[in-house]
Amino acid sequence: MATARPSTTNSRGRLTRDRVLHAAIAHADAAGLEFLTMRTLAETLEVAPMALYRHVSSKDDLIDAMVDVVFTEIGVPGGGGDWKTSMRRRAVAVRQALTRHPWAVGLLEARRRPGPANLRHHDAVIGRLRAAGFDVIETAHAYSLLDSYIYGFALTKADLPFDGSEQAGAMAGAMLSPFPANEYPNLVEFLSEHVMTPGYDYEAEFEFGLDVLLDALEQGLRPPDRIVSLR
Amino acid sequence: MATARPSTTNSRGRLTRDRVLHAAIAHADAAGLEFLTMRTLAETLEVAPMALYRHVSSKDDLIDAMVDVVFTEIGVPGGGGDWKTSMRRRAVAVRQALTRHPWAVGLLEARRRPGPANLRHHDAVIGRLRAAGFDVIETAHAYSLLDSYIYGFALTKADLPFDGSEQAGAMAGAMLSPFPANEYPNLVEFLSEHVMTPGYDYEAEFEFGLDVLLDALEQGLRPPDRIVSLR
DNA sequence: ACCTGAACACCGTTCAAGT
DNA sequence: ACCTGAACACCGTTCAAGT
Repeated sequence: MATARPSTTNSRGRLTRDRVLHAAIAHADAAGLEFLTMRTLAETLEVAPMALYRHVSSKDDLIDAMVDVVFTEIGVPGGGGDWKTSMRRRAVAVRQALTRHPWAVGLLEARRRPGPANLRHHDAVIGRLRAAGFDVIETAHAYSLLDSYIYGFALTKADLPFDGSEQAGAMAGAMLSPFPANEYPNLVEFLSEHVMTPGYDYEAEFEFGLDVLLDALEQGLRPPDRIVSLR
Repeated sequence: MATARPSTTNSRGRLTRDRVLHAAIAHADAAGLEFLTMRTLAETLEVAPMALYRHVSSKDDLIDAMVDVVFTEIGVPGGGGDWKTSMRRRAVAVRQALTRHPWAVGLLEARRRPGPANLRHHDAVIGRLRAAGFDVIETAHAYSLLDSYIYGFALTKADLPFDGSEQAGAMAGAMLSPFPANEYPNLVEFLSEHVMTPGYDYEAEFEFGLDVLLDALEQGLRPPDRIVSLR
């Protein structure tokens, strides 16, 4: 009682930028970005829509800020270990953040005005590769390859219309039902013999592909890891 | 005069689904998907907005159909040559389609009701890999890896806020200007020594990474190409 | 059969006003 | 200083009507 704000219109005290941001992220996580409107957001915060504009200058600004919160969650790759384990950890961290926040796929790299956490992240990844002996061009190769894979996997995963293999079957059936049977024999075989299999776990594909990439980078680019002392 | 339709309200004769589709794609190509509205589309076709609904049942249905047009453009991988060249050609075809239609990135795999061209494409790619000796699991690995890369590259590329290296410089400057100098030394070095270099061509990165992937698949998975006779 | 116009339930956001 | 309410210029789409 002593610490609670005396009496404001909305239930949880004064509106702050942080409350707006985290309510927006929670809403996008739960309902998807297309259902995040300034009006519904205001409703969940129990304020008038226009109250939000004291803390964000526009919906676009809001989304910019949401994206930077995601980059804050991702953090920067730790300095310990060789570049490969460092890049692997970083890739998994991005993947996990995108699993928590599927709406952020396609937005992390899209914003015209990247926030500080975004820039800090990219700066750290580039720095880590350079410190391991990658020259500028090799860094570009490695970064492009890894990020394309990570974002692309998240994209196809986010778009994948099913979660588990039970739903996969129904979904695949619904997808194919408007078409003549045996029109797409290879697709049907693939879905029935793999995707609809009980043990199927698309998420496991991510780390498989990631290791293929890291191994390929190790072989094709500069082989030896130089000094590893990023403190 | 003889072949022209006598007198309808809009300039180019009767409205057809094809005209709606291609006008929509042209508009999205030129202005971006967020500027494609049923109302502006109707305007360019010189009809009332509601006239469109005779040919598409909703905006979502319109976008579904647009996506399938893109898959029609992509086509199916040709049967000739080994799987590697076949998959390479296919990847480049997808890349080119996404260059022409950047709005389609993130939509190609997203639609709940994939169209016939979409399914035919996937069926053909899976069939090509299976015919080359990939088992179902290896096919899943290869497909996931390649598609993640292709879509991810398109995503980061589409989001890249600059086209050539001249604009890159201005853009990078604008991105970093709100922050203290030397806050992101690695990023600054990377941008100034690589991205802002005259010869810089991010598009070339695509085929570099693609070949890394194809080589890795060749080594890591089933080595020999089996019989190649997909007629 | 094909197209139109008015209307409805939404958006993001501006502006003037409240406390 | 912080929040509200009415209003504006948009959306996609329903419905009844025109020819």
